[in-house]
Amino acid sequence: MVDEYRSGCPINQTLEVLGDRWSLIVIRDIMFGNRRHFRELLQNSEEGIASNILADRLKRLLDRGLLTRADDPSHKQKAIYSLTEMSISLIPIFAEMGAWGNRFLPVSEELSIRAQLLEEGGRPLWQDFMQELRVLHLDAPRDPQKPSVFEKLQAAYLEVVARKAAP
Amino acid sequence: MVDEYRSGCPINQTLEVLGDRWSLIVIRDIMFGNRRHFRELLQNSEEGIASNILADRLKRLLDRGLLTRADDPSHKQKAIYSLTEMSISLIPIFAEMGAWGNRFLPVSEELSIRAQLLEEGGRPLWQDFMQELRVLHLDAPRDPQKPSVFEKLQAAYLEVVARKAAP
DNA sequence: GTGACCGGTTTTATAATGCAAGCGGTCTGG
DNA sequence: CCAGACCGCTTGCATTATAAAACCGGTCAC
Repeated sequence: MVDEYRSGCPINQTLEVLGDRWSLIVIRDIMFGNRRHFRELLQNSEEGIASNILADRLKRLLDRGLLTRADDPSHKQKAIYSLTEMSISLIPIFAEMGAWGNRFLPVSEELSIRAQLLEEGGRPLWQDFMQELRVLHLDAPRDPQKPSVFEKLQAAYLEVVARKAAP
Repeated sequence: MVDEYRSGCPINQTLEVLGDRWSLIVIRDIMFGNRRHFRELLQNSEEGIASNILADRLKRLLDRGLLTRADDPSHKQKAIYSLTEMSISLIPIFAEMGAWGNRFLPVSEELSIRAQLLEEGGRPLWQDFMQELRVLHLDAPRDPQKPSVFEKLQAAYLEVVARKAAP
């Protein structure tokens, strides 16, 4: 492989792969929002990504092995995007970024509750969540005993939303 | 404070502050390379940052509270850049990014040894290093008992460089 | 068959990045 | 006292990335 990076530093290379304003947002929505189709990612986007940017980022992430794309058997025009081991392994980075943002930036309550739970749960919870993502995205066998971390995070989020919507 | 972020999500806000190709590189060089002056950051840059980009990033990081700037008493034109608690708290993110890059990207041995030590040392080592950075950058009182993490990382790096330079 | 939906592309405008040269002041060595 | 290196930037210009909006041909449910 040709060395196409500015340097051999792992921080730098990670930044060259993920260091822009949208790549991690796309992965976050697939990961925590379970959005698997182009339109889902486009229309439910909290930050309002443009369709050409989304198309470009999906292409780049496919190229670099952070996503895979498959045809949806239920609809000839639909594509399903899935995480790979490489992107599932970003969970610790997401967790630490979430914790840092929660501490130093003016985040909103409903969008920070999941980050807070991830921080409190620590590495054991991250491992559970990663295993769950492998089931969802890589067809890994499922352990029926384990309660779903995804559902736990989702429930906590919806609970805050409901509470804030109430008079 | 006016809400100038695309959304209230902590991941998104962290990305809006640090999600470009240079901001974290600058902080990394101050943090792990102990480069405190403009020229040091410019000329020793592994990735070859341009002077206008460096000037712009330093300004942005000052604005956002990730760096402070002070006059160097030894030279009227020199400025000393220092980390803040906000940027020192990025250590876990750096550690996780380093670990991820080490695992999935074609990093070089000499530039990944520090990331490897940080990963192996885990959170206790991160805490020690953060305390050390507070001494260096925030004038926190020093514990003379503790061996220096900074020196340990630096020594490991230089050892790999020396070994690779030998015939 | 029609209207909503599918994953995108095209067009055009603006902003970020990158490179090279330069700037006025300061400090060092002789 | 003066030449030359050094100081933190700035400027000008070319290239590249991002963004908003409109649009596209095919597909699906009713």
